[in-house]
Amino acid sequence: MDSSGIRDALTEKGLRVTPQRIAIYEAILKLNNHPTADDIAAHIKLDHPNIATGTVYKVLESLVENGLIKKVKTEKDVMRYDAILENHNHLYCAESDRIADYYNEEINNLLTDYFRQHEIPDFKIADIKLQIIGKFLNETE
Amino acid sequence: MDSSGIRDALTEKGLRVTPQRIAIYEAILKLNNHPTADDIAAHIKLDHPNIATGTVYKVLESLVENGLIKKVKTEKDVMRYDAILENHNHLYCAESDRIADYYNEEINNLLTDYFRQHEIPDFKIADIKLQIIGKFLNETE
DNA sequence: TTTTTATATGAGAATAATTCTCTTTAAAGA
DNA sequence: TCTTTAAAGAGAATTATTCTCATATAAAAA
Repeated sequence: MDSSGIRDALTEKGLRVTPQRIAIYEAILKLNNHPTADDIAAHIKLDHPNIATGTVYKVLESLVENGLIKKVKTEKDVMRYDAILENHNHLYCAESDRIADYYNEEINNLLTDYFRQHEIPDFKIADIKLQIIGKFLNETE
Repeated sequence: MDSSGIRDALTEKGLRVTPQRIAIYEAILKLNNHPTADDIAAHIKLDHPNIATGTVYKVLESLVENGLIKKVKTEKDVMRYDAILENHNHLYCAESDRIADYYNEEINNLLTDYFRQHEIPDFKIADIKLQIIGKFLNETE
């Protein structure tokens, strides 16, 4: 997504288009290992030296609320952010704290079908997340 | 598990048996909605008024490290703890912040088999967690 | 274009969970 | 019982995040 796509996305959600919002959204798209708020702040401070930390958090919150990005949680107590909205799961390595996206429609369908056929009593499923924890081999990053 | 079972479990892991560790372990077993460190501290402060918060965290950490309990992460930024080691998944309701255990061997086997047959390149799976997010109906708690 | 107004930002204090440091205590083995 | 060493207590420190409020600015209205 380019800068004008970002503007459009913000406008469409009824959010004011501000340089900070554009910069933060761009940063999430660019920084690909599911950045933390801090990663994002550090990255955009090059172009926006005066951006306040609180602004970063507030913008992230409103982007999440408006479904433009997602929050990703790890074992650590820091939230991370993901601009990919397409249904996908995560591979997570606790050792390196690296998160990789894992696309596999088959497993999504398998789970969706399974729970369509086996409803859970007194519980309405909104989302199913599969977190695959392990270790990356042949680290190339 | 009773008090002597806890003593045995600690000894078996090479951990010293202290009143604080017993109290904390007992608290996790007793408080069943996946308590936070704070829940646990509040609960045991009745019997152990002088327990330090840091001790609670340190004990929880060593219990987790020794595989006696597990850490559970929710959407919120507080860690919660679970004394159930048996392979199970969690039902989580963001609205009420309630976590319920979900036992279903079938789904565990389904996932295990699936990933045995479909290995992920360059990634060694250690654990697969399924987090089922939604809403509890007929709240009875 | 200028004015208006509601919303967003900046700055920094406040909060909350967790960790750390250092001294004292006590569990477990000799 | 004595000794050793891990564990606990106290409270400061750290870290991520939220909050407050004055100022700035995007977008709508004139």
